[in-house]
Amino acid sequence: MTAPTPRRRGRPGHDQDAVLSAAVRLFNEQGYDATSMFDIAESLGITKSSVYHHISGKEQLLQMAMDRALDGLFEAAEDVRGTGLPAIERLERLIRRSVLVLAERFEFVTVLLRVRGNTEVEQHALTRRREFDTVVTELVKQAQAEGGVRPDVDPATAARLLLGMVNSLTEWYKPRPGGAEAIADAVSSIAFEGLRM
Amino acid sequence: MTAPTPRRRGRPGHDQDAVLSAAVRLFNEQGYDATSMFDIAESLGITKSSVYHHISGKEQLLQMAMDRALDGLFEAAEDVRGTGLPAIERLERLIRRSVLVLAERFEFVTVLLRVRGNTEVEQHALTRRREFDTVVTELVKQAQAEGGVRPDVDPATAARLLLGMVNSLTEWYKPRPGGAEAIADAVSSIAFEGLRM
DNA sequence: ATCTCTACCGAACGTTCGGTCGGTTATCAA
DNA sequence: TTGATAACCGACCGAACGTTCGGTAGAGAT
Repeated sequence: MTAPTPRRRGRPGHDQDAVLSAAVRLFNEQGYDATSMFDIAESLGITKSSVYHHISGKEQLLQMAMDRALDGLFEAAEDVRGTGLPAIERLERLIRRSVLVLAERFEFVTVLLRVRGNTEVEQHALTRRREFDTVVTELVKQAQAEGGVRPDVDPATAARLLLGMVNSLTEWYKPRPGGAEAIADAVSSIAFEGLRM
Repeated sequence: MTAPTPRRRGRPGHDQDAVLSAAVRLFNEQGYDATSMFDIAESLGITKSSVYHHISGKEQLLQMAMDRALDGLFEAAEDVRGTGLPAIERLERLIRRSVLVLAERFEFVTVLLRVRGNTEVEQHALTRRREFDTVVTELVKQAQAEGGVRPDVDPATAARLLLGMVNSLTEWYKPRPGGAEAIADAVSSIAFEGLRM
C-alpha cells in the first residue's frame, strides 16, 4: 500500500532526509544554537562524523529547513493570486492556506520563525519572509479599497496581527487529524467576524 | 527636572541595571545562546571579568529579564480581576493592557517569549507563562457563558490566538509615542469586532 | 571473487565559551 | 591621609563546539 521502497545500493542506513528530520526536531526542542552535531548524531544512533557524510555542515540543515517552509508559503500565495476573487476573499483564503501550510510543514516553519538573521543564510530567509508579509499587506490594502475591510485599521498593522495569529501556531499546535481545518476556521472566524457576539 | 542622581560611593562606572540592559539588547539582536559574555562586556566598554562583578552569571541576566516581563503581565491580570466588569470587558481590557505591558517592557518580554525551556530557570518562566495563558482562557470561557463571546470557538484556541496577536508585537513593534495605544486599538478592533465590514 | 557504492567510525584539530582568581584603580567619607 | 567601597583588568582554565581526515563495514552488481 505504501510507496514501493526503491532498492538502494551500498550499506543500508540513514539518508539526508533522515538527518534533516532529526535535526529539525531537535532544533525545535532546544533551539538551533543549543543543538550540537553530537545531539543530532546521537538521536540517529550514529557518530558525529557520520553525519557529515550526508550534509556539508550545520548551517545547511538550517537552510534546507527554512526553504521547505518558505516554498510552501509562496506556493500558497501564488495559488491564491491566480483566482479572480475579490481581495477580501483572496486575503481570507491566503490566511487559511497559511494555517494549513504551517500545520503540514509544522517543524520547518517553526525553525523559520525563530531565526534572528545572525548569518547570511538567516538574513536571506528573513528577506523572503518580509516579502511574504508584503503580499499580505497589499491584499489588506486592496480589500480596503474595494470596501471589503474596515478602513480604520492600518493595512501593515493588520497584516502583521493576522500573521501573528497564524504564526503563533508554532507555539502550541499539536498535529491532529482535521485539527488544522478547525484552527483555520477559528482564525478566520475571529479575524474577519470578530469574537464579540 | 530628572530624578536626582543619588551620589554613589566607590569608583564610578556601570551598575547591575546597565549590564542587564546591555545584555537584554544583545539577547534580542542575536539570541541568548549566540550572545557571549564578551559581547556584553564589549558593548559596555569593559572586560568580561568585570561583568562578573555585577552579576553571578549569564543565566541570572536571563532570569532577571524574564521576571520583569512576567511581573508586568501578572500585575495587569491582577488589576483587571479587581474590576467587577462583565467577563468580555475584562477580557478586552486585559488584552489591551497586555499590549501596553509588551510595549513598555518590550525588550524584557521579547526575551521571555523566546525561551524554549532548556534549563530549570527557563522552565519556571514557561510555567508562569502558561499560568497567564490559563487566566485568559478562563476569561474567554466565562465571557462565553455570559453570552458576550460567540460560542462556536474553543476558549483555549481563542485565548492562544489572541495572545498570538499580542505577542507578535515582539517581532515588529517599534517604540513610538502613542504607538502602543494605536496598536491596542487595532488588536481590540480586529479581535472583537472583526476585520470584515 | 571482485568492484563499486553508500554508510559509518575513532581520533584529533583549532576555536570559542562561561567562569575564576588575584591584583589594581578611582571615588567618597572620616 | 587613611580606610572603605565599588568598578575594573589580565591571565588563565576546563569543557564543549563544528569540522576534518584516513580508514572500515556491509550491501548490490558484475
